[in-house]
Amino acid sequence: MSDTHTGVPSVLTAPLPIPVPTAEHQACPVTDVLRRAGDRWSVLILILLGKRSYRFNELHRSIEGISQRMLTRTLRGLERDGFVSRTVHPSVPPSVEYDLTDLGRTFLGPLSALADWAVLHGPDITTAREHHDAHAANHAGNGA
Amino acid sequence: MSDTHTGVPSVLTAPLPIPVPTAEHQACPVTDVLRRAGDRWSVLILILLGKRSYRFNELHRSIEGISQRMLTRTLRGLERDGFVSRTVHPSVPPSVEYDLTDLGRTFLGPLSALADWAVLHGPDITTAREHHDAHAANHAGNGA
DNA sequence: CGGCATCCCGTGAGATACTG
DNA sequence: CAGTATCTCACGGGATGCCG
Repeated sequence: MSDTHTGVPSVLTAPLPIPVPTAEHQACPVTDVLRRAGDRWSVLILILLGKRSYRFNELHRSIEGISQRMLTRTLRGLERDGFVSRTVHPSVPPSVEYDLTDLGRTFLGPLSALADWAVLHGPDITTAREHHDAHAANHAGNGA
Repeated sequence: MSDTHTGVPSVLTAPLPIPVPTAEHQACPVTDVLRRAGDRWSVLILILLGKRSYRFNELHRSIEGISQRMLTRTLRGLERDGFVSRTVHPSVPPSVEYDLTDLGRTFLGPLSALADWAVLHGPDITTAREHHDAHAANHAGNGA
């Protein structure tokens, strides 16, 4: 326990190795990955592919709520960043298989940590939110 | 080591405790938290507040690239969800102090895990990206 | 100092239709 | 089956200006 409360050593708790990307776009890998995880579908897809291989329409049906446009775009993004691999089987009709790469697999670790935290503290957030909203309503609606 | 490669037990590796939010909005706490972490400024602010208390304009200057609009909005969001606390000192001129709550502090743990992963594998992603883009350029630019 | 209101633009993301 | 293309809307997020 040197400079933090949790005792967890990390790039985040270092003096300030992340210079807080002063410029327009971030070249910061952390922000980069965070955005990835933050987008609506990537994580869902990674979770499914973590279990087994999927074909395009199989993913489409499994997620159900995603448009094929977003499925394609998200898969392309994940493929580009090396999280998933795309294998085309030249059959008729064509079939395309998506898998997690090794990189994608290692990503499930830290992702799980965050997911577990979310599940554990989700109620706390909900409570805080209701609490806050209640106060806000008081301050806005009426002082009586 | 039952159903996963990493051996990391998690809600993500369970049979499928997250029913993949079929509906429009997600009530899923995981997605919720992920979005939080994914937005551009929240994490930066949490990191700074993890070190010490900050006043509004102090944060504004420290991040520098953020508009006061977004700073306000992000702080309100974090406050609403119970990550940060806002303390008004009724002085003239007024001063407002922002701190991390206990909840916010515990969040730094899993966040660090993800940040460390990002720093560690950032190069891999960059490489994969360049590799992918190079191929894409070949396939698009010319067939000759 | 610490905000909130307004305007404005770029992108995220869904719906739909068409192709190889 | 596995996509691509277009249209559209909603939201994130920056700039500016005003108020307590």
